[in-house]
Amino acid sequence: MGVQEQAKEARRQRILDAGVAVFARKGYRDAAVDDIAAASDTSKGGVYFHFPSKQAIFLALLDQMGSLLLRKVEEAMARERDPLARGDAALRTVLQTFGEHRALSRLFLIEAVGAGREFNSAIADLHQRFTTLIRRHLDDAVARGAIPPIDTEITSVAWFGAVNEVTVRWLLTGRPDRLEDAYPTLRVLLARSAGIATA
Amino acid sequence: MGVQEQAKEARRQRILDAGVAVFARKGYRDAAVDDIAAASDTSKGGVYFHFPSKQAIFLALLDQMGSLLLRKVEEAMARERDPLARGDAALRTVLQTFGEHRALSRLFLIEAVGAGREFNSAIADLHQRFTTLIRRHLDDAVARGAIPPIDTEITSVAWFGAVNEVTVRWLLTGRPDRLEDAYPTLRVLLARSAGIATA
Amino acid sequence: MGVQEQAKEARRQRILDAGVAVFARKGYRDAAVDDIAAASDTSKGGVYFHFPSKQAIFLALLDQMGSLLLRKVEEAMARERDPLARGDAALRTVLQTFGEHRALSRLFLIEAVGAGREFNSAIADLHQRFTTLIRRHLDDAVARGAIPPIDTEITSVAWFGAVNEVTVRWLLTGRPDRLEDAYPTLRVLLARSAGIATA
Amino acid sequence: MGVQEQAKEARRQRILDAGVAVFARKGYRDAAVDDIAAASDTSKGGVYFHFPSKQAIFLALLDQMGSLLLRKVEEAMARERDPLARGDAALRTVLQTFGEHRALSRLFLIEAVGAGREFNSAIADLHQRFTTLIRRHLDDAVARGAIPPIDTEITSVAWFGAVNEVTVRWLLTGRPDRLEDAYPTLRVLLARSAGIATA
DNA sequence: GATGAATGAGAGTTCATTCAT
DNA sequence: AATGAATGAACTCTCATTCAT
Repeated sequence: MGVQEQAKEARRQRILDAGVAVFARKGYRDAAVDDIAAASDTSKGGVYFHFPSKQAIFLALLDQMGSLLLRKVEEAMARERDPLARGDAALRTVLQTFGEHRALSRLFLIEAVGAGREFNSAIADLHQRFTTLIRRHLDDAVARGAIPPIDTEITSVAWFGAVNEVTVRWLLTGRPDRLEDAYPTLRVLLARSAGIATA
Repeated sequence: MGVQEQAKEARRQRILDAGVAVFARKGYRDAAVDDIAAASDTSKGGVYFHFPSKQAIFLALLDQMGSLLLRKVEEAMARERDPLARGDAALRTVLQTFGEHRALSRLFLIEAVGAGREFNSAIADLHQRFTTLIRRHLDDAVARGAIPPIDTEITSVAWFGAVNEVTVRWLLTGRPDRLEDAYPTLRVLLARSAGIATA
Repeated sequence: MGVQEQAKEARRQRILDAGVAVFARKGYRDAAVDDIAAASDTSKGGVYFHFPSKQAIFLALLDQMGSLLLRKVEEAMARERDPLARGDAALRTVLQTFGEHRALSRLFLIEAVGAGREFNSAIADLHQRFTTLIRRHLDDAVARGAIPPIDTEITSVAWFGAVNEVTVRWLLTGRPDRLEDAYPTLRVLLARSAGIATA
Repeated sequence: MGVQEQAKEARRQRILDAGVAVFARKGYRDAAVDDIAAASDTSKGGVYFHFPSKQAIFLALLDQMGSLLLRKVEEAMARERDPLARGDAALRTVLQTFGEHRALSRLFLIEAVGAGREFNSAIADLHQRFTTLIRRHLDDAVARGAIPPIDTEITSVAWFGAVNEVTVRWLLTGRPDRLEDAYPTLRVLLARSAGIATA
């Protein structure tokens, strides 16, 4: 990548970063392309040079941020060997990341949902990426005999929903004070639901 | 109530009904007041005679539908005596109701969330009404010794989220075919998470 | 006039009274027929029973109030014999009346002017009624030899304008404190302009 | 100023010019932004790019036109040395300018007044700019002993009103045929009112 | 005569997108 | 590559007027 392309890539990223901030602050619909342009120190034309539409920015954001979070979770899981510990690591990582990045959480869990019909399949994909991760983990645990057989398809969705809602509530009401405070309870809850006896 | 007032009330309700349909189909932002007027066989001015703003229609809808669902659930629970059976009844009612009223589900679980900052507190309220119901039920079960002590605050939110997400997935991807098909798995999942041994 | 017609007339007058207040407060355009209905303790339909349109209310008001003021001025003038004293009486009456009835002044001198093209001829008439009064008085004074010959057409308009503007300024800026405080200066000004030596 | 900025400025001015025409023809309230856009060969969005609101256009117009007229008058006065001649020059300039620019006169003296509460302070300012000019001139004349002491505050307002009303009448009734025909009479009137003996 | 629900034509304003420079 | 002026479709909300009751 030449210095030229690096600069181009840098500006693209600056626009995405501005997007996170602006979309999280104003919501998808109320965010104006002008806002993003201003926040990324570019012009409206500049934004449209790098992205074909406002929608594309949001979609790119969803994709990039989703991948980032997913990678983070996978790395955390890879550091553990025991299935139970892996699940704990995943949960902790998600709560930590969301807890530290309010804007990102908002984008993912609130703004994305109601952004409009056009995003429905993107949201479905995003959610699926996470549920699939959970599901594979559960399948693996079942295969290893760590947990009893279970409908992993529904279970993974329910788990995702549980964490999701706790985070949404934190975003909307500010409770619990620190999102990570929900970790101990959630941990037990999920484990038990999978049939793991917890002390 | 005179025949005049009845007619007035009827039209108001027709507007609300149209609102459910239109908001569910197009989403809050993309729904035009003109659409609602047309769908309720009224004029734009007519809509504004009954509601001060588009936002007010949505809010009224959230409130009315929320109360309706809540009442339905409470009635179903009242028919049972055993805490476990009560929980089952509640879960079944919710899945059935959402399963039978796609538009309503969409409104509640998708459109409402991302409708915009202005609705955040309304959503928080709505979610809270349901989580509070769950929580009271859990508190009761704990008090009766039906389940071991537990953080009912977080648990109720997680339960709500689990059901929520299963429904959202059904709305977005069409799986499972019938929402109620998720009942057996969810039932076991929630029961276990509360520490109830299931066969 | 039967008791029935009296009641009808009374309501009509109540609507006009409300009109003065509402038009003066909000201006012609921003005043809603609903406002007038509310202020006159009637319904919208009631207003339309008595007047064919919003415009008609305003026009009726202009006519009625104009006649009232004109009559007041003529009565005050009739009480004096000397041309100079008559002029003084007229000026004093106008300043007093406007000074005591802010709403009426506003209506006449501000709202009426920019109410819209439709009112142009009505305004022209209104202004003419006053200038004609002044002019006849001036013509009389000239005929009597009380003042030297003069172009009474333009002079009457200028006099009207002078008083008008002093009042408008009072309405817009609150100066002078009491409108009647302008009387001594205006009196001398007008008298001198007509060629009357003042001490 | 680059060619780009020149074009921008040109369009801005074209919008203002269109504003004078449209506001004068239809009045402030009945003038649609679309009308101004069409008259300035722009789009509605174009108008809003240059001005934040319809109100802002009107205000800009009031300011610009007011300054223009004021400058014209001041230049005409500067060409004379004698206080009396200066006053004459000012009066002549005003009558000439208004007489030649019907639209501008209408805007200033009719539409501006009743445009709505929001403009009251702007109108007050506008009127004040002119009365202050007159007043300074009168104060100067008094200081020089050209005219006897006088309440220049009220006098300046009255003078302004006199000229104002003569112009308004010309606009509304078409009399006198040419506005400047009022000059000789007004000249004598104002001079006399200030205590200047005229032949 | 009175009421107030209903109508519907507009109005101002916003903003994603385009494109000449 | 970048800029920002220009476009125009859309939208929410207002309100004079009508008319069934």
